[in-house]
Amino acid sequence: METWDAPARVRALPSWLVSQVALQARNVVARHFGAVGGHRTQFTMLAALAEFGPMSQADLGRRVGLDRSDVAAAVAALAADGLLDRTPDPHDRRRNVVRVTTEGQVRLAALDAAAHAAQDELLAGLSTAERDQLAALLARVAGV
Amino acid sequence: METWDAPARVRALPSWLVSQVALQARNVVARHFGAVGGHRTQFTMLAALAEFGPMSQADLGRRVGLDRSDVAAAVAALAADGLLDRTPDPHDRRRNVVRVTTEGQVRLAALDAAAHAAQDELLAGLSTAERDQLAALLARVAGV
DNA sequence: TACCAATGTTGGCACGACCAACGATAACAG
DNA sequence: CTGTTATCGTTGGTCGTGCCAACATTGGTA
Repeated sequence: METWDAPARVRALPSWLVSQVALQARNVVARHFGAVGGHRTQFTMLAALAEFGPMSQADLGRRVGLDRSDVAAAVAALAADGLLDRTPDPHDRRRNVVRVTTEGQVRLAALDAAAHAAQDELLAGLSTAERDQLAALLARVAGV
Repeated sequence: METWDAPARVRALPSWLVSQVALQARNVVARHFGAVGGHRTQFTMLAALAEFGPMSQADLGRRVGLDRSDVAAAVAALAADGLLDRTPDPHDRRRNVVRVTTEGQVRLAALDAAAHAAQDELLAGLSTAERDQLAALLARVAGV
């Protein structure tokens, strides 16, 4: 599976480079998460709930940058696995209040470890200082 | 459309940051390319053919990192628009030799300009030195 | 009250990456 | 030369992800 050199005009584009790296990241992260039986969205959602406490699905979506519809599906799957708890909000009956269960916290810890392992594999060619540089630059471009 | 802070555990992951930036890049580039009537794959393929000369579809796919099937579809579309020329290889009748037409070169120039404009918009918050740093780091991670 | 906004949910669309299979052709081993 | 393997272009499909539309329900507000 020998890969050749891309054209110089393409190789020089940050947008192309970042897409290539994102693709690699997608695969590496998916592999590490799959090893512990999970997905990217699961991790981000569980992390948000663990850090900010219970919230509605809409708020959860805004936190992690997911559409309401995708949140609904993911929450349903996670609730079916007992990783989080979804109950109607008594103060606002439009909303569901979502909270992490104990099992969910266990899964989150596993996903967190997998995520860090994935970063190590993805950034294997970079020193610690360079990884920090890259993360800082990306964060600025991302507006985070 | 107020966006909130993502969880710290997620925000600290380079894989997440790079995906966010890649998403932004996708949208910005698509908008700029759409303004001149083109797509990302068109640009990469035309650039490869312009830089390395005529080649088979399979070679083209290896150059730009596209599957043979996707190359076939993209080449058909570009040939229909007269941007490239696809003829059977007399030396190897399995292959199609693909070459850029004059119209294709014009389109490539327009796409090139659009691509650079997109980079400027995407990396507006970074200095020239920082853009070079980012590109260099991404290139090392991408293995290019 | 009447109107507008937000929520959860279902269903769908678009795009990109990827894979499987096929017929045709080439390259190679015996 | 013959049989096997490999490559090519092509069609068709799968999967993940981001996004939008619509709907009924509920809350907030003029």
